[in-house]
Amino acid sequence: MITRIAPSPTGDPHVGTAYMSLFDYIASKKTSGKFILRIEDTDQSRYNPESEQKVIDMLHWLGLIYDEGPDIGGPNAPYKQLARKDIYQKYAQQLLDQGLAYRAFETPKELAEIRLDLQRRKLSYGYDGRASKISKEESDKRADNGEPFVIRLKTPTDGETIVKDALRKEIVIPNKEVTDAVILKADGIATYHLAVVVDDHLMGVTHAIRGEEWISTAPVHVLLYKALGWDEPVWVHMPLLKNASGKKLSKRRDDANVDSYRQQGIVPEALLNYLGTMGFSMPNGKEFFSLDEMIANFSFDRISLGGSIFDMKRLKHYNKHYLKNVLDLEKVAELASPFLKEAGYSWNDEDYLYDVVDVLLPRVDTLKEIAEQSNYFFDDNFSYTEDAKRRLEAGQKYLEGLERELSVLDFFDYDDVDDCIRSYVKSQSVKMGEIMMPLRAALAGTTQAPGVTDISVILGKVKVLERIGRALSFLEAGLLDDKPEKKKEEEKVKVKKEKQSPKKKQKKDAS
RNA sequence: GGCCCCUUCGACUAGCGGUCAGGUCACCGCUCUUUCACAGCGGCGGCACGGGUUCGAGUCCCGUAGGGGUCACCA
Repeated sequence: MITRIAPSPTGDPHVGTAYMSLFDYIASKKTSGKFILRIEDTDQSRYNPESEQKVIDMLHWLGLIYDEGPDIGGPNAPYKQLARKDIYQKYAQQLLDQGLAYRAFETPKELAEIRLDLQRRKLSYGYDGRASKISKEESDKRADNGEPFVIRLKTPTDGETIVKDALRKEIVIPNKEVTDAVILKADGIATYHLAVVVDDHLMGVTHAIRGEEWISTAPVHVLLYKALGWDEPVWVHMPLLKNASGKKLSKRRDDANVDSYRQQGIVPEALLNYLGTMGFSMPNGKEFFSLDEMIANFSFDRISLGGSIFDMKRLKHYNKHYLKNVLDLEKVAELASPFLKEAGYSWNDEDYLYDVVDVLLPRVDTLKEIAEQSNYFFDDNFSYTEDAKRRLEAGQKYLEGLERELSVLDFFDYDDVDDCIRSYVKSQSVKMGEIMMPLRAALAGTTQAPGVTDISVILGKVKVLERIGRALSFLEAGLLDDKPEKKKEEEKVKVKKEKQSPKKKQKKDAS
């Protein structure tokens, strides 16, 4: 099976491209075939050179390695359609010579008028084929005179065209619904329709796997194969990825950018696995599976149509699984490093990083969250949450006691610290939380953090005592003034808000 | 609007004529517990509707409804 992904380089790498690539990849690998990357850059006006590299990077990041492509070449080079311009022209000319295609001389403005008129008459297609009536002589003459023209495929007006789709029953489309599509634009560059057919044929693509949005235009492609006298590939129109409101995932409306998920700390294994559950399922019902398992179990009859909703919560669920259970700690730490560095954190030895990541792992979904939840491991000047302040105030005397007890510890291993804290708790005969929470607040500035003993051991004796000391000095100085600047800011915001909503204020005053 | 595709819990899905319609996410509860998590256990919740075919339909057929896609010298 030879498959291809043929993105148009017009922007950021799309989740839909990743999705299609995944199925192109596994389908080809299942049969030890080939997977080709081809850049569909026939639309010069929308071409974005960076975008091409982004697609390449995305595929490498995902591990969907193609056998042929623009950067690595291959027997069917070139793999960028603009560079194949002449090839398409040759076939367009051939169709013209055979009378299977014709020149059309309408200007864009005229076309718009024609379309409007057809719409008014409630006809569904966008062009009425009027230029096909121009005689060959006249057509040649006008072309020779330098009049701009496009070449359109002559499609039958009666009968029907059948698209044989591997995932559904035969799709029958009445030919009167099929417009005479432009196959060569006035600038001499092929449109997608011609380019995809010619390239797929020349590159030996056996299975045209693409999104369902192509079904409506598939008859044009079928007709083109017929006109050129070539065998069609197997058509495979995959279901579309949808957003929460059930619409096709779009760059404009939705976060469809793979890079954005990467930047949120999603690992490629998780994205791949997640995408693999959309419209596909493993025969054994497994929800977590690798690319190799997917290849081993892939078959078109395991594809379910319908179109699934791309759900960040589910993606995170998969990501969490890969972070916690699949990737080893060193790897996760390595992946998390850039996120931590971006947050401005640094560390002296890797073991420290491993400990931090290890203790944080059960409570994060993404790599970025590791950075977001680890400030107190890297920054001594963290602020206290309101809740933490309350806990500190309530536990001042215990903090003093703890400072005493911990300072005399010779060893600071888990068991030592744990024993120390527990026996102190016992000596005070209060509930554990009464002491643990203030300590947690002192160590982390928040009441929601990993186990106190864990944090203590990771930070080490010196820092633990420093932080208890810091908390105590804040308490002595009066907690509320610990961040005078921040408080001022809050005050400002408050005033601003009140100004913005005089109604609310009035109500308040009235009551 | 025309044409085409699709339709099982809120979401992702299993099911390929006989199932108490199963699993996962989310949500809720319980257990564990120094907080938050993790983990374990439990709960909530579904075959869009109407006709057929059949001894028997989530599964097959037809219709209806709903959703989606597409109607460019974009892909």
